[in-house]
Amino acid sequence: MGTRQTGHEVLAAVLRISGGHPQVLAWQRARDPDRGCWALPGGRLGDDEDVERSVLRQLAEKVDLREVAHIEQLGVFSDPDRVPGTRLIATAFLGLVPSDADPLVPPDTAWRRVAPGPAGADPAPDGQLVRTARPPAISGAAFDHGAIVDAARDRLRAKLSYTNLGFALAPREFTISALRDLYVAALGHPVSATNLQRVLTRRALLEPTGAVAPPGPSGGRPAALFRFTARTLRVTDAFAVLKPPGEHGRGAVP
Amino acid sequence: MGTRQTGHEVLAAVLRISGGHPQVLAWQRARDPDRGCWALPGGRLGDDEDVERSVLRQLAEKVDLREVAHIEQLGVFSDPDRVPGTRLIATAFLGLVPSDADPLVPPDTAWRRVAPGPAGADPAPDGQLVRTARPPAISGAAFDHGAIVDAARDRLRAKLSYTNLGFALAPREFTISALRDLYVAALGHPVSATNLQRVLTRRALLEPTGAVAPPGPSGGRPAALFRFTARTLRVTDAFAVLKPPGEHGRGAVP
DNA sequence: CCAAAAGTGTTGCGGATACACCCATGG
DNA sequence: CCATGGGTGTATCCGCAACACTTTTGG
Repeated sequence: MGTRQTGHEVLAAVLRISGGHPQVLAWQRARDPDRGCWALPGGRLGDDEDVERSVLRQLAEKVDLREVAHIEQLGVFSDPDRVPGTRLIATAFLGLVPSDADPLVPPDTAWRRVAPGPAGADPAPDGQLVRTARPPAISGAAFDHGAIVDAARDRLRAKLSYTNLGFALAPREFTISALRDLYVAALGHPVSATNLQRVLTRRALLEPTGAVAPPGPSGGRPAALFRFTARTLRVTDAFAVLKPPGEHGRGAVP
Repeated sequence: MGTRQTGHEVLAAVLRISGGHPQVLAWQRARDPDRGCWALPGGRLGDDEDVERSVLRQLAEKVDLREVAHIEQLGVFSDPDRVPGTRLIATAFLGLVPSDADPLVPPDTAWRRVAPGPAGADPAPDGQLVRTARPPAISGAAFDHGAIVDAARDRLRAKLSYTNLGFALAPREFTISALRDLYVAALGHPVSATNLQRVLTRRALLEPTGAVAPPGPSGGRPAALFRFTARTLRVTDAFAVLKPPGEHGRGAVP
């Protein structure tokens, strides 16, 4: 074994919520194979970097790094024929940028709309082995990049429920209803602003800035502005069941 | 970039609960580097297989494949200096075998005890980026294999709470208290047999076989035997919060 | 004064834990 | 008949969803 030339690349599904829909950053291939299809940003792993550093380096060419609020590994895609020619093993990442970020991107690169998860479908909380058959999150993707976008969307959906990951989708400061819109778009089902505020407040993820946003053109009470208390990933609802004794209501203490 | 020779390997942290403690399958290195340290089973990725097929092939040499009840990707370990010499990128897996499985293993291979997660620590539900500093799950591990075991233990702990993953730890048929002991060892904190049975029964993961186990030497009521209704991974408690409207009590429908 | 949007109070449901109680067996 | 382990019934807690109601603005 092991005579075939093999390389390693990193690929990032960078997601953003904009216009009420999830979007992924992709560039259109100008050359065969898969000419005209949309590909995820990424590239060859360098000799002196691990995959995390590599994906950040490669993204810096497409997106202002300060705008990438969160990034995490999705998994390895390693089908021997996933790309034609030299074998390439890909480590896929999920990246998130806030909804108000609109970085300058190269001319061949654009934000492409991603279908939200079907409301009735079963969510797979991590991208692996068994993947249920359902409409792909994106069409016209190159190679196996569509599957990576599927995994990214599913991971985001799952983590929004039990972590503070919303910080990576929201602007620095926001109103509750703006935040609600982000959750609706990412989850693909209605979310009540009332209950969203309560859940996030109880978990101490949200704090008011004290300022208020001006009302819209048709009037209405001005909305208070909030911010996330932390802007790094934190698990807020570990142990869905089978909590340690005595830890009745509250989640695990960090 | 990319002139350094680079290879790809797969590594498996195969866990089992035995004697009230988690154990991992490892072999003792007879040669430098890291002579005498314990290493996870695995090896080079073949030209015509993806990482999933590869890890199963490599495990077949150590463990009877029929005994591996579940396997899933943990992530990529890619530090340029994670092993000396030729660069090796590793895809790590979590494997689980039932507690009653005791496969014949090569003479240099053994089940080594893994520390259960500290009860008060924060569980990281997936192995990635930020890993909290705490006592390692295993000592004397070769290279970065200790970090892989940490990730495997954490992944198992997290998934036991919101999936049916217990099927991969338990024998075909078992008593509730035997199952409880498995959960206690894997989670590292007390679990009530009463509540464990109720939770798993309500989720329709457990069914009685009709048979009973003979009582122990000191008597007592004979325990009923149960089995898992499914022996493939199923998410039972998706959407910890922010469920779609109308889905009040019940979990997502498959 | 009315419409519109935001935020709070309150109710009710349902899962989960905790604990008391009953059951079945060996000695 | 007593000790031991297994299983069930029941009270309570608490998070969350649903919805009514109050607050604050613009016209």
